Order: sequence, then structure tokens, then C-alpha cells
Amino acid sequence: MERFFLALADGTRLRLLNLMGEHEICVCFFVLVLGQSQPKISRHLAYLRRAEMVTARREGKWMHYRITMPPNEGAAKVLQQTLAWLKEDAAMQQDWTRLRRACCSPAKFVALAGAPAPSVVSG
Amino acid sequence: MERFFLALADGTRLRLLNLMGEHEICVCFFVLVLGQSQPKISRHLAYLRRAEMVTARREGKWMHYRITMPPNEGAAKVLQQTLAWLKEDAAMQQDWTRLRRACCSPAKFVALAGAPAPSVVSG
DNA sequence: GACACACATTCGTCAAGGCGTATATAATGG
DNA sequence: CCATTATATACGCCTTGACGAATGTGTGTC
Repeated sequence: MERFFLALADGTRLRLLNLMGEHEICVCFFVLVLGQSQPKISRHLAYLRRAEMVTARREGKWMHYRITMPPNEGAAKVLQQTLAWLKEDAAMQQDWTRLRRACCSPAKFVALAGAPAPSVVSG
Repeated sequence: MERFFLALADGTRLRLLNLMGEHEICVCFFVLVLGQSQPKISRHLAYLRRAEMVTARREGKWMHYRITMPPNEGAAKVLQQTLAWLKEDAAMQQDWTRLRRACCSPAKFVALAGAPAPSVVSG
């Protein structure tokens, strides 16, 4: 349980989880939206992976991350509630806005030309 | 928000929060039930106090601690859900059992003779 | 196979915080 | 006021993990 909360106890990781929500997102979008170095993003994603809070899927050159609900019911509820809390936060909402902008007109972001857009998690 | 989760990211602090639940508890009971050194308990309680997750009340020589729900609604819900999760954990339930034993027959525990028993928080 | 791209990992440095031990403070009782 | 009890804090040591910078790995393309 310690591990679980340690995974949540970092601003960058909370921002990543907020962006994922119920979507599957490519690393390049994280880097763009958070405006942080790629190694930093990657390290935090690795931490979340080790904590079994997200899973990664490779698609060609790109890696997609999504949240995986913990098997334990209590933990899942806490995570859900945490995500709901994040949605109410102003800074987190800004991240969301930035993500939408990057998705809907990726042409504006040269770095993302052709990058796979975030998609809603099916199952 | 980081601070909030950092406060939850420690086994000892989770055990303390679990014991408090909706009760107000004296430090000496924490020491007895967790079986850890008094300074350790005290340090973790101080941490929770700084995180504004608990408040202390003095009663003569004794200090009583209780959980204070954060003003932010989202945070409060996460904390509530966390406490619910703790209740389902076997180790946490054992702590509860030990607490009840100490309360109902304090005579068995010489160290606690005369210590103020835990009480349900009124408001 | 050489290159470019997307991402992951490693390395050295640094701060936060956990621990045991020792000591300080606060209240009560003689 | 001095001793005792209950709790808090200070100190030194050690581990975890965050960071930037550099480097490694995997996958398409020519």
C-alpha cells in the first residue's frame, strides 16, 4: 500500500495519470504537454509501470501508455477517486487543454507530425 | 497534492490513520498497538500534523489525535476511500483488534493504567 | 547496413525523509 | 521545587528517489 501512494506522491506522475484518465496516450504527447524533458517523462512512466499503475503498448516507434486499475477493489476505488480529484484541479485542466490542442491540430506542433493521437481505452 | 499523498506513503502513518478512523486516540495507545518506539510514533504524528491530516488536543499529560478531513472535497473523498481500503486490510484489522483489547481491559497493560481511552469523535 | 527517430536507461549529484538514540519540553504529584 | 510521566524534537546515519546530461536500445527508412 505504501508503494501505491508513493507512486501518487509526485507532481509529474499525477500530471501523467491525469492526462491518461481513460485514454491511451503516446509518450511524445506527454513530453509536449508537460513541457518537460523526455528522459524525465520516461523515468516517471517507468516508475508508474513498476508500481503496476500503467501498462505500455508498443506501436512501431511509439509507446502508448494507459492506466491499469489495480486488482484490489479498495485500491481501485482510491485511484478512481484520485483521478476525479485531479480533474477538478486548475493546473490539471490546463494540461488537458494543451493536450486537446495538440491532438486536434497536430500540424501546429511540428514535433508531432504523424504521431498517433490519444484514443479512448476500449477495454 | 503531492504533500497529501506523501503523507499517505508510509506504512506507519497508514497504521496510525487506520487506528484513528473516526476516533480520537491517545499517543500511548499508538505506541502500544503498533509496538514501535515512542519517538518514531511521535515523528509520524508530527508529519501528519504538518500535512494537516490530523489535529492534536492536549488533555493533561496526554495528547489525543484525530483525523481532520481536508477542506477540499476531492481530497476528502480520496482520504475517506483510503480509510475504507485500510479497513479491508488484514494487518490493519489486527491493529484494530489489539486496540480493542487494550481499551476494554486496560488493566492487562500496566503501561496504560489510567490512560484516557479512545473515543468516537463527536464533531 | 547506415541513419534518423522515439523512447529507455545509466550516472553522478543532491535533498527529503526514515530510523535509533539522546535529549528537550510540558504537565502532574509529592 | 524536584521527580515522574507523557510526548516532542534534535542529531547523525543511511536509503530512496528526483534531476540533468549522456548514452543505450529498438524500429522504421533509404
